[in-house]
Amino acid sequence: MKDGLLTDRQMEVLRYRKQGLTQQQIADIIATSKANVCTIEKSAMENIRRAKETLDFLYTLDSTHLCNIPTGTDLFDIPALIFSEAEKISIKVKYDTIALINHMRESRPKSYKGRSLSENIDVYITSTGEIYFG
Amino acid sequence: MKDGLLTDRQMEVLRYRKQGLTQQQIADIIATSKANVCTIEKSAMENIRRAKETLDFLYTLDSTHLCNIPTGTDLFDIPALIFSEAEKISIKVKYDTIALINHMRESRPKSYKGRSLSENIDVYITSTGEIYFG
DNA sequence: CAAAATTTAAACACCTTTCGTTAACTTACT
DNA sequence: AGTAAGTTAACGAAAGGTGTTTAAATTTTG
Repeated sequence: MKDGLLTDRQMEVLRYRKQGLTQQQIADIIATSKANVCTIEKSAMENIRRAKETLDFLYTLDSTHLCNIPTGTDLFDIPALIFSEAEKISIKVKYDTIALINHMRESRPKSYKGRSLSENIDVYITSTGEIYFG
Repeated sequence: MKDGLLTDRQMEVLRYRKQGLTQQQIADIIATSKANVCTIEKSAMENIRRAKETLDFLYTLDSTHLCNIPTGTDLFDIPALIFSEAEKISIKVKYDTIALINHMRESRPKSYKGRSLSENIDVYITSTGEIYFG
């Protein structure tokens, strides 16, 4: 059994960064170049991105694709879209309108600007009415 | 940029498994041996475990180690332990007794048998009183 | 029990990741 | 223009992951 995705080096750098140190300061502490600190930090971020994406896949395994919401859609129009699609396949959504908007805001905080969607989003639903944004 | 941790092969096997197929049936479909399907599935599970562990590390980055709960502790004794430790460092826990037990059950479903902890657990807390089990 | 299903171990070829170096480059700010 | 922070590219060496096979062992199920 092995640990998570991050190497000791990567965790070390992330910890120092969390404390607010610059790459140069960290480089001095761990005795290497700032360029190397940069690449270590970057690959740590890449590993974290992949970990998230991996767990997202598990959600879509349990669920079926419900619909796609195109760029530019008004955030407040999304619940109605989802309710209507879910009704077509006879699944009752677990969230009401407001909870759905909150769920959306929390799970995809970077996917909109103001009230407008800034990227395409796929919506998935489980048989129990749980909603995921892919 | 690459996708998640899972290879195409691994996702393929997981999808078929979700449909209830046996390893032999999958082996026939994807034209390989059942032993290979087994290893692929197993390494997929390992990758998922690592993805989870990686994201858990991010939580502990924000938080400080609160206490350790030893094997054998009664589940119902845990909240009192946590409240008492949190009080020592003047942080108000975000959960009440019942919510804490539920939180524990949900985030570490395999860490206890009946009411007894089956392994050591480290408890982490953030400044806002959020609790994580490491 | 016997058959079917699943797991494990060892070994191999191939490919990717990681850490490290050096040097050049972009920002942002004064 | 000068300084500090961060990023990027090219490259090498060491380490680790993946898909396979084969064969043996174990668990589940009828």
